[in-house]
Amino acid sequence: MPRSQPLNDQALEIVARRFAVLAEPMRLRLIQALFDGEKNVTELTVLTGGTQANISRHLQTLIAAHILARRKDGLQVFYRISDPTIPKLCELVCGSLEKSLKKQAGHLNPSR
Amino acid sequence: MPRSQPLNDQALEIVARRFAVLAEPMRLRLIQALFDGEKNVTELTVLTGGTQANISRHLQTLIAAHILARRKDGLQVFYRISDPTIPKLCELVCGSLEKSLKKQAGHLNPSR
DNA sequence: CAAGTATATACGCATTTGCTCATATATTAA
DNA sequence: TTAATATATGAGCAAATGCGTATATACTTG
Repeated sequence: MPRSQPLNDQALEIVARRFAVLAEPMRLRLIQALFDGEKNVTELTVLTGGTQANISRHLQTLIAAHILARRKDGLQVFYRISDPTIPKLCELVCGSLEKSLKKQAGHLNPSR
Repeated sequence: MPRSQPLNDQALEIVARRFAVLAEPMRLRLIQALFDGEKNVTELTVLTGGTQANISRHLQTLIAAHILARRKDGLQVFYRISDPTIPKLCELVCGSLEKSLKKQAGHLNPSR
């Protein structure tokens, strides 16, 4: 979000949509599972502990958002992270999460 | 999101919730409006073109997420960005948005 | 205290979204 | 072609969420 000029309505909707796609624990789990390389739907279903239908749906959502890409090989479809900003984004949020947890711990156990 | 160990369920929910808070155009507009310093509710209501009730609600959401902080001065309440990762996050998403728009433009107007 | 201003909140409604179950669509193999 | 496997999708339901209207709360001033 550039500081110079505010985003117009359409751009804001696109940015908001992008955040919305990342706003589901199951989708974050899928992204996490793909950090170390591509996996097919069955593998992802097992890894995340979801139903096949639900995992497939979330994968379509991530594809539509251009966060993942797919490669078909016979019966199987392999998914991988296609947007390089995604890992950075996740790390940024995670870092701030860790910080606030530390701060909380500090408040629970003050120095005096 | 650290690559070493996957986040547990609770951490995933917290991260997802953080993204969800950023997944509303009106809240992004508020954040944008606060990039150049604190503003009170009336100012924000005028700048964003929302109703007072709605703006107030969104501000409470952003406060609960520790993205904004508030300062009361008499009748007025001033809000400001309190989480330093927010501008970085927005820039990251915006940058990727610009890139994909350029790519799209490129496809619409190929070199040959 | 009464009136006026700034902000927050309760309520109800409409929309969106995630989930499950069942089924459809490939693709491969017999 | 038939059966089996992997993935995608349609239908319906329940929960979450955003918004407007009206009202409540807090603070200031006369």
